[in-house]
Amino acid sequence: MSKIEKCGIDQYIELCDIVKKRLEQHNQIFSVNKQHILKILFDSKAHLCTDDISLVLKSLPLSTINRILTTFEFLGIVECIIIDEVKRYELIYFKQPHYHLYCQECNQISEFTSLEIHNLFLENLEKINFKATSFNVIINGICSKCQNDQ
Amino acid sequence: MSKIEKCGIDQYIELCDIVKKRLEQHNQIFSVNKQHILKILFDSKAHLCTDDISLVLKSLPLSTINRILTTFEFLGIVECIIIDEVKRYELIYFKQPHYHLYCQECNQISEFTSLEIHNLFLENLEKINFKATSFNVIINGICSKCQNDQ
DNA sequence: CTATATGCAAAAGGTTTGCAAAACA
DNA sequence: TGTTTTGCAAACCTTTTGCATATAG
Repeated sequence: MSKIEKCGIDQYIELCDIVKKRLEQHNQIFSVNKQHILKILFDSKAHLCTDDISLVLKSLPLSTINRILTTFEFLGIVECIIIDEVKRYELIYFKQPHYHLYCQECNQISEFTSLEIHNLFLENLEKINFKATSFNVIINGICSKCQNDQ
Repeated sequence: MSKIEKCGIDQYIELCDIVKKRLEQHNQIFSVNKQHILKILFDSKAHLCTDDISLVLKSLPLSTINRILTTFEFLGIVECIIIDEVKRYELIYFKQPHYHLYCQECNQISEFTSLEIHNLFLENLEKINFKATSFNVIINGICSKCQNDQ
């Protein structure tokens, strides 16, 4: 059963398993706070900043949220992108390479994937022998909805 | 005579002219400090952070450097990208759409252009009716040189 | 019981701001 | 000479850190 076929609760259980193993490899504990943050990231499937998480876990100090997100990033569980000056985190698992669209009007972040673009990037990088570890693409502009509202 | 054919001093004079006009449209003065910063950006043709500029203009306070860079960004003279947590500025003029390569080993930033990739992006954005104003692409990884050094 | 995680408060780091003096046209 | 810019210092804001306590296994 491949990643793609799984969904919902199955995917979440698999994710917890991976995260727990990865933490243990670094003598770290899958504490309740880490579990909560992972669940929030998983459920939202969005690009959350520290404040977004703080809104849900009101009693958890920002310092702890930051510590956990830094740990997750170090362990390759989340990726950090900075959009409009704000650090945002998204889960890496179950994700294809993708490109972020940031609407400067409504501040919504959407994304799209294109295997064609990705392959072209890989071709170009291979030519110059650059070994890529992560792609960070943000396209700023105005979304379809906001164009119509004007 | 097109932009592309110009070089060196001609290009710089043209740039000053554009910047001066744009400043005046907003009741702003092309002061010596602004001229200095523009020259540094033009000469380096790189992605400079506040500290880089401060190294050259040692006596200019960071607050002034930041104020000028913010003005330049507002006027569409420079573009800001955040690489490795640091804000970096580059001149927009005489630039094609391009993609940044950040080597996590030597911290060098290089770039490449690909009209093919750019057109594919435009095609995809047109489909979903997203009006793009700027592209911000950072590919993290290890450059050719650093791979050989290992 | 030992090791790791956490809460709190303080520190740090970078950017922004208010204001009086200087530079500009 | 009126307006914009600048230097300085203080304010700000977000992230990080140290340490004593709580929690996990």
